[in-house]
Amino acid sequence: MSTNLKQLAKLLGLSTTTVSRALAGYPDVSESTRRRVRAEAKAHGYQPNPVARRLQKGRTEAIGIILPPGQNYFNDTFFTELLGGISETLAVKEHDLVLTVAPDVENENQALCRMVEGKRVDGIILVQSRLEDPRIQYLQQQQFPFVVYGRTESEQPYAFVDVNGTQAFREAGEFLLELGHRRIALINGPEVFFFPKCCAEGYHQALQSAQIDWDDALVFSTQGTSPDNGGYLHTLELMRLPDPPTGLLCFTEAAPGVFRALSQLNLQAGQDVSVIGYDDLELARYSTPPLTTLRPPVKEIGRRLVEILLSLVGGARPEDFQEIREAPLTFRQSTGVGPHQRQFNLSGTSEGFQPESMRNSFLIKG
Amino acid sequence: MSTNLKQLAKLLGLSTTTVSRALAGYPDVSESTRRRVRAEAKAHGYQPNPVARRLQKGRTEAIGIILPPGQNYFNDTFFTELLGGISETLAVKEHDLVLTVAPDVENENQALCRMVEGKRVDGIILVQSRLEDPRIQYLQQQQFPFVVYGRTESEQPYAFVDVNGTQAFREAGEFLLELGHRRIALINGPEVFFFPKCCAEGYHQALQSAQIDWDDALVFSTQGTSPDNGGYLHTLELMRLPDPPTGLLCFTEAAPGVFRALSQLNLQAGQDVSVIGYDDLELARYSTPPLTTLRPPVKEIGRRLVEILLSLVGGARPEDFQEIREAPLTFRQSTGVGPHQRQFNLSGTSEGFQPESMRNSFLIKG
DNA sequence: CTGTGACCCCAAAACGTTTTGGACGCCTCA
DNA sequence: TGAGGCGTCCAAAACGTTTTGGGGTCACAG
Repeated sequence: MSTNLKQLAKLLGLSTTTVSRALAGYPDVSESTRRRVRAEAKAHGYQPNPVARRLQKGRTEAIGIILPPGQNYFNDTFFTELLGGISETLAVKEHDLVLTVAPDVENENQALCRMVEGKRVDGIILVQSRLEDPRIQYLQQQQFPFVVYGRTESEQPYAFVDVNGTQAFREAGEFLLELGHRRIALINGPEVFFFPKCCAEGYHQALQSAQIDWDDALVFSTQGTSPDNGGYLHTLELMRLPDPPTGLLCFTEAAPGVFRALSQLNLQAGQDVSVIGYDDLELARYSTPPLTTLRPPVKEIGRRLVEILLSLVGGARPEDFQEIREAPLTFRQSTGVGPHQRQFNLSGTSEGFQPESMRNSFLIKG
Repeated sequence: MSTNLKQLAKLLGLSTTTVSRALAGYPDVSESTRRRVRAEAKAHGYQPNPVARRLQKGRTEAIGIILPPGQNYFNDTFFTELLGGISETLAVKEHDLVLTVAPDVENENQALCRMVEGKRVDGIILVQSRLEDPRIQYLQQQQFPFVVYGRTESEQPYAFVDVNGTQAFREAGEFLLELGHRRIALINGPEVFFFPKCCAEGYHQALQSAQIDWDDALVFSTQGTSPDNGGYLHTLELMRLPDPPTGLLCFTEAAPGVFRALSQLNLQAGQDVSVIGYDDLELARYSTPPLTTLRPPVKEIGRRLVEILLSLVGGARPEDFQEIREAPLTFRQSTGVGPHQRQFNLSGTSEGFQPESMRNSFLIKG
């Protein structure tokens, strides 16, 4: 239909070689003819056929991503944010993103096979890593380039970008402690995944730093129900305790349920109970009250995943790309002073109290 | 790396032509050699290189989908559900799904151009249609195959699959009326999109059938904030009215906010106020109380979008594919009898009351 | 006058498949 | 015996690009 290289060459009275090399910027074509070629190409809206280029180059110029089936611990904006970072970066590099949804957990390797053994992509981005992840073993054994968003328990030398969940939840916990909270609960994500495990670890570290013992009654995991409903039910349960928590760390997506439970009990988030969430980007900013959250740089991570993966496709070694990002606290109105607060150096902005120890954190306007 | 056609042919002592045609099932190769070829191919795990095939066939064997940037009215499970339907069907047809996230509203056509004029896909699936949609005009003018999930106001002959939002919200409204509710509010989606407009229309029709006038005080749209927070704030506002609603129709994702507001006011969803939502698949099933919802057959729609698009790529006429699906009511516990209920023929299952008029609807267990 | 680069350009091969347009042998029927 | 048909197979072209491996021209130094 539209012009191809041969036609363009004929129109210009040049060989296809020269036209191709002119457009690709090789130095062995004179500046004047290059200009001429560029002009003609633009005039005819010429774009090289990507399929032909791929065949010649022996690359698909595409990378794959496989979405876990059914319910996942992504929320809407988190997910579009990640895909956005990936997509934007790929566009710059003139690559495509091929997406597949795994039909179910048993057959998720089937989707992987199709991409890998069907030679449909040059590399793969894996998300939602589990403690032991068979997908990683498979890709390593196939020697297929891949990068993981998240880590696993086995310390194999594969490339990954992950959020420092341990530090994030430790900081969040310490923040609550500094605010004067002593009874702090955790509503965690499903612990088949690696990330929630880190979060629990960070929570534990924070408690230890204040010589508070781990109390099983204060720790829940949203499993078997939706995060929202898990947040709701566990909060109700927590508040019925003889010695209920005054601080609450909760995982992705659980926050609305937590807020609902608190409302029902006539408790004010930010007053009676301090709540800190994890990501929930849009949700957090617009909730009532706006939610203090740990905010991983999701879009940036998406960008980085692509960069790493393309390096791997180019032959780089996976062990050189193991990166960990911080998820700083963003202070909003769902956190406030607790019963054990001693120092009264509250700076008192509408964005809440910010202890000095929070170096990694920054303030976001409503 | 892995075997290609030429090697396989040499191994078999046959020409590449014959091997290719044997595997493709042409009748001009004997059954015995076909078996031999199949066996050898399987033994070596031969899979034709898709890029080479695409070049020869002149098709990319891929279709594109462009996600609207930033916040959208999809929720997580809705979205994975749709992509799941699309992805599964494409896998069967040996095609790929190329996904792009539009960077922002201004440049969303840029992503479209890249796919269309860059010849990266054979056809495109459009989602989140607006009242007037420039993307549709562009694709029509480019004569590029596409199918839309949703409709627009301009009645051009393009292919689409949409949910009958008018009928759905009319049925939901009539259901509330039959339950004895007279003050019924609507918390609608943003009306730049076409679908919420249909929903408002259906809501209106239901009211008319009971000779109830449209009351502006009872109609809101979640715009400028998150659906969740919109649901929350508007519900608070509604319940402060001198004559507050006892029934509430709400759009995708607003339900958790609605529930939160009700909790805060010590009102029980399903008792004091009846709430009906739209889709919110996982959320609805697991919420407390479980939410009565209108459930569009999302996965099925994804499947159908692919089938239609591939037909169009094959040369079919767009005007032959304009399909509308029903979103039947699924009865759960967030709806109950209202103040004007007269007949007491409640069947009284735990899934709530189901009027006889609801033909399109069905019951889902917990 | 010849050799040596520098500069600009090109024909042909290659990527791995499918499709085109036969070729060959065998059988059947006139 | 020759024509035609059928069943099997294949060589070569094609898809549209990039890469390989030069080739020609001109200026300048030896």
